[in-house]
Amino acid sequence: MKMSGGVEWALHCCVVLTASHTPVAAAKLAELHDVSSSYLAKQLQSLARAGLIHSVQGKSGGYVLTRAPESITLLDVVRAIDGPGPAFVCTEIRQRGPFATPADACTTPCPVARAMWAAEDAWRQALAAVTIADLARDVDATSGPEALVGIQAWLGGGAG
Amino acid sequence: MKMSGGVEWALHCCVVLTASHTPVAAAKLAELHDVSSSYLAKQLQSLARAGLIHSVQGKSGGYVLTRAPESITLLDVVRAIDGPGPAFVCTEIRQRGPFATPADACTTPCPVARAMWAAEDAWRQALAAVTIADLARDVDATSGPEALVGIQAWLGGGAG
DNA sequence: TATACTCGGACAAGATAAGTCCGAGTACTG
DNA sequence: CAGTACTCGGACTTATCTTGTCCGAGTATA
Repeated sequence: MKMSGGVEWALHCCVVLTASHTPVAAAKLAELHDVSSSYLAKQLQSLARAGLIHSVQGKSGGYVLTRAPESITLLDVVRAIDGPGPAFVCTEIRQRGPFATPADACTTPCPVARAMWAAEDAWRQALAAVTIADLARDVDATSGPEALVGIQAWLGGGAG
Repeated sequence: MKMSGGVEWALHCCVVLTASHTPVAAAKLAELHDVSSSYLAKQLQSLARAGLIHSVQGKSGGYVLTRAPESITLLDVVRAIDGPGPAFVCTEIRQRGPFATPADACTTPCPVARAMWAAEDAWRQALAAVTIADLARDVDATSGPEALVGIQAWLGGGAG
């Protein structure tokens, strides 16, 4: 049970992107967080493929949020990076072995899988209840408003 | 985000163990589910290490549940097999880069991590609300009572 | 029109999980 | 009381996935 480490990067990037309405290059985001720019590019590509951010090519290109931060949930980001599939996969072992349940009796999912998936639904629901805007507001309250302002200036201006 | 496949095996084994008050050998459980006995042994060892099942050595040895099925939750099994650590790991990237948050300002966890961990708590709470006894009852209702009775007889008797 | 900068996908390396094997220990049997 | 056959337990090898890196295609700028 291990989530991709790229989720953390992606979430922080989304929060940073709320502070800029102009495209931000992947290299700049990587420098800001002091992480591998090549690898961060891969995560940003996943976000772009999922339609959460829009890529602008060319000399002054980069990434911009496609929607308002209030309408991007943590679940959206997690699904984009970590994959949409469930963490628990049912291999239907009830249909194997000497006491295999006949296939025609398996109209409903295995009780074990049902319970596991119900827990996952609770997890997804909690993720869907938090938006990037909530996160940005929380960061603002924790680190102080001057932090995001400074970052915003640094993103728009020259190199750090 | 992928859970260890051994969790499914372990849960099914726990349900089966509720039907027998005498030790059941790992090889028998493997044959019942038609899975690799060598690998299933590893999962059972994890359950034993976590104190959920007790190992009986010797000629007629095997595994028995240590507690009543009503007091073993799905969370117990998942933690035993998949590890107790959180799925989301915070690498504190807010303390890195040109705009690093000073360490003395990081008394509370990163807002990103807080949100992710809150969702995981919801997931754990849902898992903790279901017990092995609930699962066994559900299996009973789904596959019919005769299934567990037949398995019980097969476990106590000779080879299948 | 040339250029320099951007993203995009294809390509290795390391880490983790999956699966297998053999040895230590114990209850049954003669 | 000794032998034996069966059990669990941990160490080893292999397969898969995540991580990390690289170079090529495309576009706005000068």
